[in-house]
Amino acid sequence: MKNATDKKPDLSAQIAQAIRDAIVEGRMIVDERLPSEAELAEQFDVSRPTVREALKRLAAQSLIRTQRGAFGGAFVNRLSYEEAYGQQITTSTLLLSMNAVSFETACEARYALERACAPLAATRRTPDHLATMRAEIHRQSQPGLSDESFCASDVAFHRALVDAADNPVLSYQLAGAVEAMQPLMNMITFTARSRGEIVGIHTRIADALEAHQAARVDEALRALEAYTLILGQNVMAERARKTP
Amino acid sequence: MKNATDKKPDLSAQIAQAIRDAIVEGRMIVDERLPSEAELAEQFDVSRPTVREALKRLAAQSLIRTQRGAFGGAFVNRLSYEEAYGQQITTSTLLLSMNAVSFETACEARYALERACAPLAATRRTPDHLATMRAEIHRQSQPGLSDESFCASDVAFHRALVDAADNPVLSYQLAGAVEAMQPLMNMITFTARSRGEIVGIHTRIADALEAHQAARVDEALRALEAYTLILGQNVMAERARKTP
DNA sequence: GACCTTTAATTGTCTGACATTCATAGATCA
DNA sequence: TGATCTATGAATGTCAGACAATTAAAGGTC
Repeated sequence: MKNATDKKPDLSAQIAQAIRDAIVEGRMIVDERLPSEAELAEQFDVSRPTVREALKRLAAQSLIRTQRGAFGGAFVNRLSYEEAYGQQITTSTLLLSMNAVSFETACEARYALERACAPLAATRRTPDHLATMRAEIHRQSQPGLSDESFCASDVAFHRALVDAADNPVLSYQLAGAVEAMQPLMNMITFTARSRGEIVGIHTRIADALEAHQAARVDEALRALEAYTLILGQNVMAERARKTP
Repeated sequence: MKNATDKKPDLSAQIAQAIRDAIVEGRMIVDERLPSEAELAEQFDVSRPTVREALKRLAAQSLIRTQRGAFGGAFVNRLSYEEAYGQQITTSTLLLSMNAVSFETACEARYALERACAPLAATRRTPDHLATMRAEIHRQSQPGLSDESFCASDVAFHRALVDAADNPVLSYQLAGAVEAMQPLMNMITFTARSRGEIVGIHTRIADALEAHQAARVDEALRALEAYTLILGQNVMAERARKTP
């Protein structure tokens, strides 16, 4: 009889897990070179293609990087914030698109997290952050802008807000929440009127940050959440009407 | 001359990216079967091992699952919250351990995010959540508990707090932040006195949630952050003293 | 001393084969 | 008929061996 403990994952998965454990538990340190594929094959008593499949699994998680040529090989990779962002964003985006997460739920999560940054951002924002935000606000006011570009600019604005909190861990966590919303936001058709409304709130946020007034930032974010929610619900209602 | 646009990633990486795009952009839907490895090899004009390496990359990100036997193959996987948690946690943990993130930064991020859940949790907490939290508080009060078990219980308590916000997207995002802190927390030796202090604050949090008082939850979380920070700094100071 | 060439190690890729798994279809038997 | 057993074939999993491409370092040439 087969029970749950009988599970026999692929050899390549087992080997990947063994190496992953070694890395996570600190038995292999950053930039340390793994044995060559041939050596690993011998150690684990499998063929080279199997080892390679294991290494590709790890490479997909940015746990290792490989280098060809003499003195090349696979090295434990220092997971950079950039790489982590990327992973975070694809995972979050797929999670949202595949699990029928409602617009309301995603919106609520995103703005709750963003408000968590507000007090820190109000304290630590630099002129640089403010300049970025003002520039994005200006772009958002251009009349000829496509909906897609408007959304992209919106994301850039909010990333600047998050980055203003000057906490890389927060930025990393928030990247997923903000970017994953984009596909949902892209479904919205922004009228001139709604764009004006959003630009207005963005300006309030930038002003409040400039004045170091955390409470006003919080307030503006709540207004933006409420307004975004209405826009999203209109889209959903429209959709439901078309495909009953 | 080679410039940045000349980059030629591995064939397996290219193929993985092509399939990943198809999934992310919705051209392949959940549970849809990919062509067989032999067919993919023909389509992309590469050998089967190369295709397999690409598929393993995708499997490592939980984007596909494979099934052996007749009518088996690779299928687009519905990314579950469980799988996403797992990825999130390993990535966050590695990010923190590999990038010399200070205790202060990690702590600040974690509690900022957790406070973001507080208002929602205060509104939506169920008796179930409260029961879990009380149970963990009780466990934390046991005298014989090891530091590791105390930490594990601490994590369980905070997960219950996060889950009480009843927003799966928030839970997912927070899982990384809370769990990734554990290796850092594990370095702390909890004295009977500090445990008592923490249990006290946990009790305040549970009480405030029970009374639906968001402001008091927020306040208790701030107290907990301040206290955790002190404990962490003591550890760091001790360490610095030992290895000057 | 600067530049070129060889060399060896290592990853990337291909070919072909065999092992293993498993749903279905067909064969067997009560 | 109906149930059970047994091929069958399609697919993934694994292996072995080979060659191509890349690259750092050693050695040779001017």
